[in-house]
Amino acid sequence: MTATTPRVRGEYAKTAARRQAIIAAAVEVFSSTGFHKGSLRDVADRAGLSQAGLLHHFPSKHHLMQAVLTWRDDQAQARFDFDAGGLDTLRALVDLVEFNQTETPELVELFAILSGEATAPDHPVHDYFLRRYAVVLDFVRAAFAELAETGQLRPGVDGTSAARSTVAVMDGLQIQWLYDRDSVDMAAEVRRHIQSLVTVEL
Amino acid sequence: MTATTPRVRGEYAKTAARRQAIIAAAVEVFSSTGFHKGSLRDVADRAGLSQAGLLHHFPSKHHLMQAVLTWRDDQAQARFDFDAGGLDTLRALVDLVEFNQTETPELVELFAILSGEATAPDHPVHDYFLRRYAVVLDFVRAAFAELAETGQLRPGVDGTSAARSTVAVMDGLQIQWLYDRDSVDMAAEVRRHIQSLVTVEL
DNA sequence: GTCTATATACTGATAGAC
DNA sequence: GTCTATCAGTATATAGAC
Repeated sequence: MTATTPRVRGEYAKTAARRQAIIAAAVEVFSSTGFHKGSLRDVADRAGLSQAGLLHHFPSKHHLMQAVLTWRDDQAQARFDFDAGGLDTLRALVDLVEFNQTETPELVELFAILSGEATAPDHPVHDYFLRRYAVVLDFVRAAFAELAETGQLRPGVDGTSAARSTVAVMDGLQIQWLYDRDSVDMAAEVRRHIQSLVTVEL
Repeated sequence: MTATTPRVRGEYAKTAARRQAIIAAAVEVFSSTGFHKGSLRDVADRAGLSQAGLLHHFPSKHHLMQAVLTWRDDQAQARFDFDAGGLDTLRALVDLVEFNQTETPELVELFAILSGEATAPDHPVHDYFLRRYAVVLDFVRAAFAELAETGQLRPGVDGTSAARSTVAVMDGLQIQWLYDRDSVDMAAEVRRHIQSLVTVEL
């Protein structure tokens, strides 16, 4: 009986629910303090079990952190249409920013803090973010490249550069938003930025 | 005898040098691990004195962190011409990015990590970053506003929005650069971004 | 699967000699 | 001004009962 055994019914349903509750608690803790400062005891308390009990499900703090990131990736992949292509990809990107701001503000916090913390080469999830940025940048770059082929890219705009600045605007705005949530509309700003790079209406 | 007593000669020169060495060591430590994970013992070791000895100069970890930020602000103020005005302000901004990337990469790390960590309202330097972003954003906004008066702003561009996106690009690029230093030219990207907002040659 | 108890290590800060 | 010694707190992780 592995982890791929059906989880909705049977003796593993409770375990799966437990794991999910722990991950949710971990998001709460790590999003407000980062990985280093966040404690397993705090996570365990919020999940309603002891710290040793938590370590039965995730053998180490590092494993828990990885589980959180994997869970979040699965969530994003289910919601976001990565295969839209060209302009629709960029529209979906703006929608994602809007969704994150209104529906999952804790995950915005989590990634804002972790992406900074994990720049240190020996950080437990450094490699995750290294790969993540490579993938995201290449993905956005491909979208701009598609637009270039159909002449929808503003003259003089380079695809790689456009991808870099677009991702940078998204990340930078998250920081500003976390310091002053009422006066920053992340989606609107990202939309404006992308609009300044293309010739067609977003 | 206060801290404003001449430091170059006399019995206070050594103390000032000691404090400076400690601050330099603190930049090293906090820039690679952040405030929470960075330890006073590590800082003390690098500065060549005991942990208790360090606490004679800075009564707490929080005080040391504040001293680092204040020192950095003084440095920046001495180098950066804040009163240039209009287009020259924006040019100085690009120069600053270039300078930081080539001359003070550790401070880029420090601010990238801390600006994320300190989004938590109870972080020791949360208020510092809150105020810092308010000041910087208003400063850049004023520069764009000056350009608007002389018709040097691209039609449809709002000063506040331009300031937000410009600062966001700067912050976001720092993260990307820290993950892949060889393939990101921060100054060039910032210049490109600002150029897309104004009608005159930067 | 969950618990209590604990091992081990490290933290920031203090006390007091010199 | 700097040190050694130490305190009290917290951390992750493990051992073993149930």
